[in-house]
Amino acid sequence: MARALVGATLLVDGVGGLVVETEAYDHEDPASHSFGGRTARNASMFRAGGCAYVYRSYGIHWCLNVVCGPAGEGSAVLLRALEPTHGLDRMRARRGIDEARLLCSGPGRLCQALGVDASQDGLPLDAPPFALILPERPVPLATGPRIGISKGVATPWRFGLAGSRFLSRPFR
DNA sequence: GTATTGATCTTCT
DNA sequence: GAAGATCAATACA
Repeated sequence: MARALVGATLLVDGVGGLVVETEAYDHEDPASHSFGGRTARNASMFRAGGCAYVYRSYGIHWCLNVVCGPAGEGSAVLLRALEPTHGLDRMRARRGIDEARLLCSGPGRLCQALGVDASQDGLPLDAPPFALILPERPVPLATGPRIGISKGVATPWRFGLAGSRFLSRPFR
């Protein structure tokens, strides 16, 4: 799913763009929030695939995941960066900056630009305010280790649109 | 260009 | 009390 979502278009209330960077987290993965079992925070990660899991990161930011797999499993894909295509003016107003490249280049920035917070946690991604359109054609992928984790460091489950200028960090 | 730090929520020890 | 799927501002090279 993390590979399939690169190149998709995500909109929240009409604001969004092309998904250029994702990371995979599954229930057997020590880096995953679901690894230690269900808690109040990660409850929506254990729902059936197709809904959102939104969590508070470092006490400051919100991060948005696409829940995958059957109910009870606890697998999800973190959306780390978008190439803005819709509603750039609203993103700039929310983010307080002008540079398109910095509007959604990171999971916390992405949520701020799209207005995502706990009120969207658990909502289905195929109904308003969300819209998720999968890519029509396969897209060139870059692969590498995930960012900002201390366990499962060697698992290469970060995926990006090869050559995109809107990544949170480049691939090598 | 890299390095450091403060913001302060949620979970686990 | 510590750590974490982060970001931005600041200080330096």
